Amino acid sequence: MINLSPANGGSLHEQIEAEFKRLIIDGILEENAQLPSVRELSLSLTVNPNTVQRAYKTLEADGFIYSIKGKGSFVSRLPSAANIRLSEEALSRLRAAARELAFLGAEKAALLSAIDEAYSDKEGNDI
Amino acid sequence: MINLSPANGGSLHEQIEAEFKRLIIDGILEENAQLPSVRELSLSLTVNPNTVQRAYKTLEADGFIYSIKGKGSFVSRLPSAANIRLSEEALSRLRAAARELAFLGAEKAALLSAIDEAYSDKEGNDI
Amino acid sequence: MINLSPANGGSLHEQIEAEFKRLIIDGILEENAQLPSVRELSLSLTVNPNTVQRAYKTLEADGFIYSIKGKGSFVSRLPSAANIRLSEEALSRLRAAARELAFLGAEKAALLSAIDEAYSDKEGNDI
Amino acid sequence: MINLSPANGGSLHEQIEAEFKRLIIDGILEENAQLPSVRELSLSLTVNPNTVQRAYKTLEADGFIYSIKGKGSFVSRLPSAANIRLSEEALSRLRAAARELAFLGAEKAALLSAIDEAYSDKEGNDI
DNA sequence: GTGGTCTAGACCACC
DNA sequence: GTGGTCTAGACCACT
Repeated sequence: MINLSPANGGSLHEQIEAEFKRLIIDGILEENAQLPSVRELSLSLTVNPNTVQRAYKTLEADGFIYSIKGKGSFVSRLPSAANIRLSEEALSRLRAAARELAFLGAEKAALLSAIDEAYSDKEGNDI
Repeated sequence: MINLSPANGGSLHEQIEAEFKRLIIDGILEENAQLPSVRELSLSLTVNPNTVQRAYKTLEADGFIYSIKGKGSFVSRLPSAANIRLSEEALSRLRAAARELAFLGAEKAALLSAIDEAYSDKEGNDI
Repeated sequence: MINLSPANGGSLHEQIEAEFKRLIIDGILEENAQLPSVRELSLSLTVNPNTVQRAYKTLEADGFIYSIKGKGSFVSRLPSAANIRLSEEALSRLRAAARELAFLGAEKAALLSAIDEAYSDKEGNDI
Repeated sequence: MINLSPANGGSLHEQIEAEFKRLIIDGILEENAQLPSVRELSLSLTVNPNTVQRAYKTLEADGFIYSIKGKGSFVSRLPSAANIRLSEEALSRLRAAARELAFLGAEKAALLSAIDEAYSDKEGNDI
């Protein structure tokens, strides 16, 4: 379900976090779905349990999952109102990337199709 | 001209690099404009000269500036043809931001206008 | 494994970089093989850790190795697709050497056999 | 006759040296032809006279030119017997570049045509 | 213990 | 004075 690779860049906990974000955003993990336990995932990824724990903590802080002691971690109902900050950050990142691409001479169509892609993926999963 | 703050995220040399990238992309620093000397900038930012040097080296490797021993560092002629790695990195960042925004419920029109803005700014600077 | 000598020309970090490039290109260091740690190598070469680190960083930027914090540095899967800059630099070096040899009266056959050799070595390593 | 540009890489005296090597190798400057005087060239390149002087010194040491006090600098008869060392160095550089290109996946034909080019240029100038 | 960042201070090459 | 390299030594993040 999750792939870790040095080529993806970033530390292990960042990659785990990004992978779950992706799975949730793409609708593969639905609302209230249970995530693998820390111990289980750490074994299957051959990674230190602390590393998984840290990723789960960050996902919880960002509102993507919630944890119940003794039961496990689950996908939150999303998008939640708490994500305005995240939206602004993401839009700012998008603007910076767009300006850089414009500067480097990339074709505008490439950016537009990237955005179309992001939104059509979403549509598809919503149905 | 340049502001460093832990809030911006990233290490010092990354922040310096990002700031100059921005100044060059936005056309504030024009072709062949001279950058502050390593020592000068390190003093004004109260940062070690090596930290500034490292940022300049990266900018040079990425084709944004060129350095001449004994003379100084200057803005390159741009766009630096065929910097495929940089373009791919930027496009990948844009895709990630777009998917996140789509998930968080942002309106597609907002993203499209951000891109229009980036490209119309570019036109403006070209004139 | 690695020899530094002022006779080789270039700065220390360039020599370290060139030596590892050679070891990787010649297939002596295979994919995912672990390089000596920064500290270890710096001790055995009686060189500052920063100097080794710089060489490793450049090798990573050029796609020859990848580094994982807390684990070590390893040989990348190769050839690193589409490193156009490196290829152009190498081709330009080859052209310069060929022109100089032509001028100095070297026999063309000698150059051709050098190239045959380079490509037959490659076949050998692929098997 | 000579172009200096930061894009060529290397320090100024190295560029001047490389340019004259090229002019001599390509037969544009023939045997015993007189080079511009140090002062004259330093003015036309808007470069410090010491920089030109240094390039001429290196060219003389490598056997490409000879200087007569009070008269000027002139192209040597070439290739001279003293250039065996240079040939070996050049062949070694060519081998290294070829192996790197083979490793990076460049097509062998590209290298062969680069060599053909170097030798056909020479033929042409000899006629 | 590993890689990554930063400071402090020195020396060199170049102009 | 400018960029480039190197040493020495410290601290942090990650595993």
